[in-house]
Amino acid sequence: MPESNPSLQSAVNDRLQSSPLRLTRKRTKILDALLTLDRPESAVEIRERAELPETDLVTVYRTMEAFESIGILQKVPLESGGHLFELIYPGDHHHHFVCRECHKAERLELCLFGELEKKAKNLGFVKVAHIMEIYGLCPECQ
Amino acid sequence: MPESNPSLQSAVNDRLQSSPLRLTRKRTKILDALLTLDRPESAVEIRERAELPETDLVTVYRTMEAFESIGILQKVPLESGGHLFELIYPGDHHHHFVCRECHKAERLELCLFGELEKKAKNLGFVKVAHIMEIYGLCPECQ
DNA sequence: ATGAGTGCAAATAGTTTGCAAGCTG
DNA sequence: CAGCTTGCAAACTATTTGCACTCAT
Repeated sequence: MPESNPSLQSAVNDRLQSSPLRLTRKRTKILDALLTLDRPESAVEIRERAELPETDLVTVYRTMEAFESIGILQKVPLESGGHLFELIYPGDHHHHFVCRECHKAERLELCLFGELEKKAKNLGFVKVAHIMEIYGLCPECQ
Repeated sequence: MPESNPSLQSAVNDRLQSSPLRLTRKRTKILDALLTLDRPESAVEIRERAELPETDLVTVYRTMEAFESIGILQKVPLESGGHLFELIYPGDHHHHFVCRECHKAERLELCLFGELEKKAKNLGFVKVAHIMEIYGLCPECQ
Protein backbone atom coordinates (compact mmCIF):
# COMPACT_ATOMS: atom_id res chain seq x y z
CA MET A 1 0.00 0.00 0.00
CA PRO A 2 1.68 3.19 -1.22
CA GLU A 3 1.96 6.32 0.89
CA SER A 4 -0.17 9.23 -0.08
CA ASN A 5 1.77 12.18 -1.38
CA PRO A 6 1.40 14.99 1.15
CA SER A 7 1.90 17.82 -1.27
CA LEU A 8 -0.53 16.38 -3.78
CA GLN A 9 -2.93 15.96 -0.92
CA SER A 10 -2.64 19.56 0.18
CA ALA A 11 -2.79 20.90 -3.35
CA VAL A 12 -5.94 18.91 -3.98
CA ASN A 13 -7.46 19.93 -0.66
CA ASP A 14 -6.78 23.58 -1.35
CA ARG A 15 -8.47 23.30 -4.68
CA LEU A 16 -11.44 21.54 -3.11
CA GLN A 17 -11.76 24.21 -0.43
CA SER A 18 -11.91 26.98 -2.97
CA SER A 19 -14.47 25.11 -5.05
CA PRO A 20 -18.22 25.01 -4.67
CA LEU A 21 -18.09 21.24 -4.25
CA ARG A 22 -19.36 19.71 -1.05
CA LEU A 23 -17.12 17.35 0.79
CA THR A 24 -19.42 14.58 1.90
CA ARG A 25 -18.40 11.49 3.81
CA LYS A 26 -18.46 9.41 0.65
CA ARG A 27 -16.46 11.91 -1.30
CA THR A 28 -13.94 12.08 1.49
CA LYS A 29 -13.51 8.34 1.40
CA ILE A 30 -13.22 8.36 -2.37
CA LEU A 31 -10.66 11.13 -2.16
CA ASP A 32 -8.68 9.18 0.43
CA ALA A 33 -8.76 6.14 -1.80
CA LEU A 34 -7.55 8.18 -4.76
CA LEU A 35 -4.70 9.55 -2.66
CA THR A 36 -3.44 6.07 -1.88
CA LEU A 37 -3.41 4.92 -5.50
CA ASP A 38 -0.08 4.58 -7.21
CA ARG A 39 -1.68 4.14 -10.59
CA PRO A 40 -4.85 5.17 -12.36
CA GLU A 41 -7.76 2.89 -11.53
CA SER A 42 -11.28 2.10 -12.66
CA ALA A 43 -14.44 3.38 -11.02
CA VAL A 44 -15.10 -0.10 -9.66
CA GLU A 45 -11.64 -0.44 -8.16
CA ILE A 46 -11.87 3.02 -6.65
CA ARG A 47 -15.14 2.17 -4.98
CA GLU A 48 -13.51 -0.90 -3.46
CA ARG A 49 -10.50 1.04 -2.26
CA ALA A 50 -12.80 3.55 -0.68
CA GLU A 51 -14.51 0.71 1.18
CA LEU A 52 -17.85 1.74 -0.16
CA PRO A 53 -19.14 -1.52 -1.58
CA GLU A 54 -22.75 -0.48 -1.02
CA THR A 55 -22.37 2.81 -2.80
CA ASP A 56 -23.84 3.05 -6.25
CA LEU A 57 -21.32 3.34 -9.04
CA VAL A 58 -23.18 6.36 -10.33
CA THR A 59 -21.97 8.20 -7.26
CA VAL A 60 -18.39 7.27 -8.04
CA TYR A 61 -18.78 8.46 -11.60
CA ARG A 62 -20.37 11.70 -10.49
CA THR A 63 -17.58 12.25 -8.04
CA MET A 64 -15.03 11.64 -10.78
CA GLU A 65 -16.84 14.16 -12.92
CA ALA A 66 -16.93 16.66 -10.08
CA PHE A 67 -13.24 16.26 -9.32
CA GLU A 68 -12.37 16.47 -12.97
CA SER A 69 -14.37 19.67 -13.32
CA ILE A 70 -12.12 21.42 -10.82
CA GLY A 71 -8.98 20.07 -12.43
CA ILE A 72 -7.78 17.68 -9.75
CA LEU A 73 -8.48 14.44 -11.58
CA GLN A 74 -7.89 13.09 -15.03
CA LYS A 75 -9.35 10.25 -17.02
CA VAL A 76 -7.07 7.76 -18.72
CA PRO A 77 -8.66 6.15 -21.78
CA LEU A 78 -8.24 2.42 -22.32
CA GLU A 79 -8.13 0.54 -25.59
CA SER A 80 -11.33 -1.19 -24.56
CA GLY A 81 -13.24 2.07 -24.38
CA GLY A 82 -13.30 2.22 -20.59
CA HIS A 83 -11.38 4.65 -18.43
CA LEU A 84 -9.14 4.83 -15.42
CA PHE A 85 -9.00 7.80 -13.07
CA GLU A 86 -6.27 9.43 -11.06
CA LEU A 87 -5.66 12.56 -9.04
CA ILE A 88 -3.42 15.21 -10.50
CA TYR A 89 -2.00 18.48 -9.31
CA PRO A 90 -4.64 21.08 -10.10
CA GLY A 91 -4.54 21.88 -13.78
CA ASP A 92 -1.70 19.49 -14.45
CA HIS A 93 -1.88 16.44 -16.68
CA HIS A 94 0.33 13.67 -17.99
CA HIS A 95 0.36 10.45 -19.96
CA HIS A 96 1.26 6.84 -19.23
CA PHE A 97 2.54 3.47 -20.16
CA VAL A 98 -0.38 1.33 -19.05
CA CYS A 99 -0.45 -2.44 -18.68
CA ARG A 100 -3.58 -3.63 -20.41
CA GLU A 101 -3.76 -6.53 -18.00
CA CYS A 102 -3.17 -5.20 -14.48
CA HIS A 103 -3.29 -1.42 -15.06
CA LYS A 104 0.16 -0.92 -13.71
CA ALA A 105 1.13 2.46 -15.10
CA GLU A 106 4.40 4.25 -15.50
CA ARG A 107 4.27 7.93 -15.97
CA LEU A 108 5.40 9.33 -19.28
CA GLU A 109 7.31 12.53 -18.80
CA LEU A 110 6.53 13.80 -22.22
CA CYS A 111 3.61 15.84 -23.41
CA LEU A 112 3.25 17.59 -26.70
CA PHE A 113 0.31 19.67 -25.72
CA GLY A 114 1.95 23.00 -26.47
CA GLU A 115 3.00 21.92 -29.90
CA LEU A 116 -0.21 20.08 -30.71
CA GLU A 117 -2.42 22.87 -29.51
CA LYS A 118 -0.57 25.35 -31.66
CA LYS A 119 -0.97 23.17 -34.71
CA ALA A 120 -4.61 22.58 -33.93
CA LYS A 121 -5.26 26.30 -33.62
CA ASN A 122 -3.51 26.92 -36.90
CA LEU A 123 -6.07 24.59 -38.41
CA GLY A 124 -8.82 26.64 -36.81
CA PHE A 125 -9.70 24.11 -34.13
CA VAL A 126 -10.86 25.40 -30.75
CA LYS A 127 -11.54 23.79 -27.38
CA VAL A 128 -8.62 21.53 -28.00
CA ALA A 129 -7.96 18.45 -25.93
CA HIS A 130 -5.80 15.46 -26.57
CA ILE A 131 -5.05 11.96 -25.47
CA MET A 132 -1.88 9.96 -25.65
CA GLU A 133 -1.41 6.62 -23.95
CA ILE A 134 0.90 3.71 -24.52
CA TYR A 135 -0.43 0.22 -23.86
CA GLY A 136 1.41 -3.00 -23.39
CA LEU A 137 1.95 -5.92 -21.09
CA CYS A 138 4.10 -5.19 -18.09
CA PRO A 139 6.84 -7.64 -17.04
CA GLU A 140 4.63 -9.29 -14.41
CA CYS A 141 1.76 -9.91 -16.79
CA GLN A 142 3.67 -11.46 -19.65
CA MET B 1 -17.19 13.23 -52.96
CA PRO B 2 -13.44 12.79 -52.80
CA GLU B 3 -11.46 10.77 -55.30
CA SER B 4 -10.16 7.46 -54.14
CA ASN B 5 -6.42 7.33 -53.92
CA PRO B 6 -5.23 4.89 -56.60
CA SER B 7 -2.03 3.89 -54.88
CA LEU B 8 -3.74 3.35 -51.55
CA GLN B 9 -6.27 1.29 -53.41
CA SER B 10 -3.68 -0.93 -55.05
CA ALA B 11 -1.64 -1.29 -51.88
CA VAL B 12 -4.74 -2.34 -50.01
CA ASN B 13 -5.83 -4.69 -52.77
CA ASP B 14 -2.43 -6.33 -52.86
CA ARG B 15 -2.58 -6.91 -49.16
CA LEU B 16 -6.06 -8.35 -49.45
CA GLN B 17 -5.00 -10.71 -52.21
CA SER B 18 -2.19 -12.12 -50.17
CA SER B 19 -4.45 -12.57 -47.15
CA PRO B 20 -6.75 -15.44 -46.31
CA LEU B 21 -9.72 -13.06 -46.21
CA ARG B 22 -12.57 -13.60 -48.62
CA LEU B 23 -13.67 -10.71 -50.70
CA THR B 24 -17.43 -10.97 -50.66
CA ARG B 25 -19.81 -8.56 -52.33
CA LYS B 26 -20.49 -6.80 -49.05
CA ARG B 27 -16.86 -6.49 -48.20
CA THR B 28 -16.16 -5.12 -51.63
CA LYS B 29 -18.78 -2.44 -51.16
CA ILE B 30 -17.44 -1.64 -47.72
CA LEU B 31 -13.94 -1.41 -49.12
CA ASP B 32 -15.11 0.89 -51.89
CA ALA B 33 -16.81 3.08 -49.34
CA LEU B 34 -13.67 3.24 -47.25
CA LEU B 35 -11.67 4.23 -50.31
CA THR B 36 -13.88 7.23 -50.95
CA LEU B 37 -13.65 8.55 -47.41
CA ASP B 38 -11.52 11.60 -46.81
CA ARG B 39 -11.72 11.19 -43.07
CA PRO B 40 -12.15 8.41 -40.55
CA GLU B 41 -15.78 7.47 -40.10
CA SER B 42 -18.02 5.46 -37.80
CA ALA B 43 -19.32 1.97 -38.51
CA VAL B 44 -22.78 3.41 -39.08
CA GLU B 45 -21.55 6.02 -41.53
CA ILE B 46 -19.48 3.45 -43.38
CA ARG B 47 -22.48 1.20 -43.76
CA GLU B 48 -24.39 4.10 -45.28
CA ARG B 49 -21.58 5.00 -47.63
CA ALA B 50 -21.41 1.41 -48.76
CA GLU B 51 -25.12 1.57 -49.56
CA LEU B 52 -25.80 -1.41 -47.37
CA PRO B 53 -28.60 -0.14 -45.15
CA GLU B 54 -29.98 -3.64 -44.68
CA THR B 55 -26.69 -5.10 -43.61
CA ASP B 56 -26.28 -5.80 -39.95
CA LEU B 57 -23.79 -3.59 -38.16
CA VAL B 58 -22.13 -6.69 -36.82
CA THR B 59 -20.96 -7.41 -40.33
CA VAL B 60 -19.44 -3.98 -40.61
CA TYR B 61 -17.65 -4.41 -37.31
CA ARG B 62 -16.40 -7.83 -38.31
CA THR B 63 -15.16 -6.44 -41.57
CA MET B 64 -13.36 -3.67 -39.73
CA GLU B 65 -11.78 -6.26 -37.50
CA ALA B 66 -10.76 -8.36 -40.50
CA PHE B 67 -9.24 -5.41 -42.32
CA GLU B 68 -7.48 -4.27 -39.20
CA SER B 69 -6.04 -7.74 -38.70
CA ILE B 70 -4.19 -7.52 -41.99
CA GLY B 71 -2.97 -4.01 -41.29
CA ILE B 72 -4.95 -2.05 -43.86
CA LEU B 73 -7.28 -0.27 -41.46
CA GLN B 74 -6.94 1.60 -38.22
CA LYS B 75 -9.34 2.55 -35.47
CA VAL B 76 -9.45 6.13 -34.25
CA PRO B 77 -10.65 6.40 -30.66
CA LEU B 78 -13.09 9.14 -29.74
CA GLU B 79 -13.47 10.94 -26.44
CA SER B 80 -16.92 9.41 -26.15
CA GLY B 81 -15.55 5.89 -26.19
CA GLY B 82 -16.67 5.16 -29.74
CA HIS B 83 -14.38 4.73 -32.72
CA LEU B 84 -13.87 5.83 -36.28
CA PHE B 85 -12.22 3.72 -38.96
CA GLU B 86 -10.05 4.46 -41.94
CA LEU B 87 -7.92 2.64 -44.46
CA ILE B 88 -4.19 2.95 -44.18
CA TYR B 89 -1.25 1.82 -46.22
CA PRO B 90 -0.48 -1.70 -45.02
CA GLY B 91 1.33 -1.52 -41.72
CA ASP B 92 1.29 2.26 -41.65
CA HIS B 93 -0.49 4.37 -39.06
CA HIS B 94 -0.95 7.98 -38.13
CA HIS B 95 -2.82 10.33 -35.83
CA HIS B 96 -5.33 13.15 -36.25
CA PHE B 97 -6.89 16.38 -35.28
CA VAL B 98 -10.51 15.31 -35.07
CA CYS B 99 -13.56 17.54 -34.83
CA ARG B 100 -15.67 16.15 -32.02
CA GLU B 101 -18.77 17.46 -33.79
CA CYS B 102 -18.51 16.51 -37.47
CA HIS B 103 -15.52 14.16 -37.45
CA LYS B 104 -13.62 16.25 -39.91
CA ALA B 105 -10.06 15.09 -39.42
CA GLU B 106 -6.72 16.54 -40.34
CA ARG B 107 -3.82 14.25 -40.42
CA LEU B 108 -1.09 14.79 -37.89
CA GLU B 109 2.31 14.21 -39.44
CA LEU B 110 3.92 13.36 -36.18
CA CYS B 111 4.22 10.06 -34.46
CA LEU B 112 6.43 9.20 -31.55
CA PHE B 113 6.07 5.48 -31.89
CA GLY B 114 9.77 4.79 -32.23
CA GLU B 115 10.64 6.78 -29.17
CA LEU B 116 7.69 5.60 -27.12
CA GLU B 117 8.18 1.97 -28.00
CA LYS B 118 11.81 2.15 -26.96
CA LYS B 119 10.88 3.68 -23.62
CA ALA B 120 8.13 1.13 -23.12
CA LYS B 121 10.51 -1.73 -23.80
CA ASN B 122 13.01 -0.27 -21.37
CA LEU B 123 10.27 -0.54 -18.79
CA GLY B 124 9.80 -4.17 -19.74
CA PHE B 125 6.52 -3.69 -21.57
CA VAL B 126 5.80 -5.90 -24.58
CA LYS B 127 3.09 -5.93 -27.25
CA VAL B 128 3.21 -2.17 -27.23
CA ALA B 129 0.57 -0.07 -28.90
CA HIS B 130 -0.32 3.54 -28.50
CA ILE B 131 -2.93 6.12 -29.22
CA MET B 132 -2.65 9.82 -29.75
CA GLU B 133 -5.50 11.99 -30.94
CA ILE B 134 -6.26 15.65 -30.71
CA TYR B 135 -9.88 16.70 -30.37
CA GLY B 136 -11.46 20.04 -30.92
CA LEU B 137 -14.12 21.93 -32.77
CA CYS B 138 -13.30 22.63 -36.39
CA PRO B 139 -13.97 26.08 -37.89
CA GLU B 140 -17.30 25.01 -39.40
CA CYS B 141 -18.64 23.58 -36.17
CA GLN B 142 -17.87 26.46 -33.85
C1' DA C 1 -33.72 25.96 3.96
C1' DT C 2 -31.62 25.63 -0.27
C1' DG C 3 -29.21 23.61 -3.34
C1' DA C 4 -25.79 19.95 -3.89
C1' DG C 5 -25.31 14.95 -3.44
C1' DT C 6 -27.21 10.25 -3.59
C1' DG C 7 -29.79 5.92 -4.82
C1' DC C 8 -32.63 3.41 -7.66
C1' DA C 9 -34.14 2.10 -11.87
C1' DA C 10 -33.86 2.43 -16.44
C1' DA C 11 -31.87 3.83 -20.63
C1' DT C 12 -28.03 4.46 -23.65
C1' DA C 13 -24.16 3.76 -27.01
C1' DG C 14 -21.12 1.03 -28.98
C1' DT C 15 -19.65 -3.27 -29.58
C1' DT C 16 -19.37 -8.42 -29.02
C1' DT C 17 -20.89 -13.33 -28.85
C1' DG C 18 -23.23 -17.69 -30.11
C1' DC C 19 -25.22 -20.28 -33.33
C1' DA C 20 -27.43 -21.71 -37.53
C1' DA C 21 -27.49 -20.83 -42.31
C1' DG C 22 -25.30 -19.03 -46.65
C1' DC C 23 -21.66 -18.22 -49.73
C1' DT C 24 -16.75 -18.28 -51.62
C1' DG C 25 -12.40 -20.08 -53.21
C1' DC D 1 -17.26 -28.83 -49.67
C1' DA D 2 -14.54 -26.84 -45.93
C1' DG D 3 -14.55 -23.05 -43.77
C1' DC D 4 -15.02 -18.19 -43.94
C1' DT D 5 -18.97 -14.93 -43.78
C1' DT D 6 -23.43 -13.32 -42.46
C1' DG D 7 -27.80 -12.44 -39.81
C1' DC D 8 -30.42 -12.50 -35.88
C1' DA D 9 -31.00 -12.17 -31.27
C1' DA D 10 -29.17 -11.45 -27.14
C1' DA D 11 -25.72 -10.11 -23.99
C1' DC D 12 -22.43 -6.92 -22.45
C1' DT D 13 -19.54 -3.05 -20.59
C1' DA D 14 -19.09 1.31 -19.25
C1' DT D 15 -21.49 5.13 -18.49
C1' DT D 16 -25.50 8.40 -18.21
C1' DT D 17 -30.13 10.25 -17.07
C1' DG D 18 -34.42 11.32 -14.47
C1' DC D 19 -36.50 11.83 -10.36
C1' DA D 20 -37.44 11.71 -5.60
C1' DC D 21 -35.08 11.87 -1.39
C1' DT D 22 -31.30 13.21 1.81
C1' DC D 23 -27.77 15.84 3.59
C1' DA D 24 -24.16 19.57 3.99
C1' DT D 25 -23.33 24.32 4.52
